[in-house]
Amino acid sequence: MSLREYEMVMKAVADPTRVRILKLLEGGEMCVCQVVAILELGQSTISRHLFLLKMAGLVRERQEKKWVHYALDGATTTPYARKMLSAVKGWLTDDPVVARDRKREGIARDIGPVEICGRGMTLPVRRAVPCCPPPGKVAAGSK
Amino acid sequence: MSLREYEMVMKAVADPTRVRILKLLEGGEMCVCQVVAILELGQSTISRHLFLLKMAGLVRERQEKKWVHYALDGATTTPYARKMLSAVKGWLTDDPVVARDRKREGIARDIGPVEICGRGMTLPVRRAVPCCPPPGKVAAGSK
DNA sequence: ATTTCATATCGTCAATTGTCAATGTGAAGG
DNA sequence: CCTTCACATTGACAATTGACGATATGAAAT
Repeated sequence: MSLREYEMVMKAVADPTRVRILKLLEGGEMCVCQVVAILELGQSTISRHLFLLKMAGLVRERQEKKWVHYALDGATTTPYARKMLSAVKGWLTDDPVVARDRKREGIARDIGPVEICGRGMTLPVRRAVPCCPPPGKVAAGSK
Repeated sequence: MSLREYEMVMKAVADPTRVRILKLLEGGEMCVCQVVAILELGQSTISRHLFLLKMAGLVRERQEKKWVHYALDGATTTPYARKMLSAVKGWLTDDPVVARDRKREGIARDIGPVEICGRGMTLPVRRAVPCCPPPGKVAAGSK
């Protein structure tokens, strides 16, 4: 209700990196290493952003084994956080950056935290052509 | 629709001074000198904030004689600006800073831009006791 | 207990931001 | 014309912010 609380929530959602994280979490909870792999930013950077989102009442954390999972806090007690969470949902759906993140999110969810951490918090490259095309014929169009 | 546009609007409304300006303009259009007098910030500071709000599609300006009047842009073409304008309306109503601004807004609207500019963009002080109390009795409690 | 490993925290740096004082601008009035 | 005056713009400065690398923490596995 206070200006200070308002400022905290609005500054949290105004940062492009943080709103990208929120858009990722719309697909369900996600561990830190997955976010790092998708956004391709330093682990400390992501950790800090998640901390600010948590302070603003936008996300919650849950520890499971060695991993910490973050999720949108649907039960937040911060009124502005609740309002902005539902507002941002449905926004930015056609932004190219968010679309790219969503593609990578699919990969990250498919292979899971264990594989991602094993790869040093990176995602396998998605190739334009299938990984191992049948030998003999090269891609058509080569002169 | 783009992340860049989103960022511009959200950063505009996330600043406490700028949201205070928006709350003032909810009471109707207002000239620059009135905003300066109410918020007690430098004229260049207010001018800059109004420029950023205009860039974000949140306010429009209208020149009349020597004065420039700003108002919430109800017909904005920026989707996020429209959404945030209606969202912020009704927010922060019980914040003490916003309440104080609203009091000063009343004074500023009463006396108008001409008087305010004549006073060097300041508001007359609102006294706790009537301006000219009946002589003889000093305020009670003095020893 | 010791090591490992996912995450958090800290220190540093460059970029951005909010503020003010000084100056520029352009319309209205003399 | 020349001034005046409301507002815009610019430059300087301090404070904040977002990024990274390095290091600390703490739970799990050995």
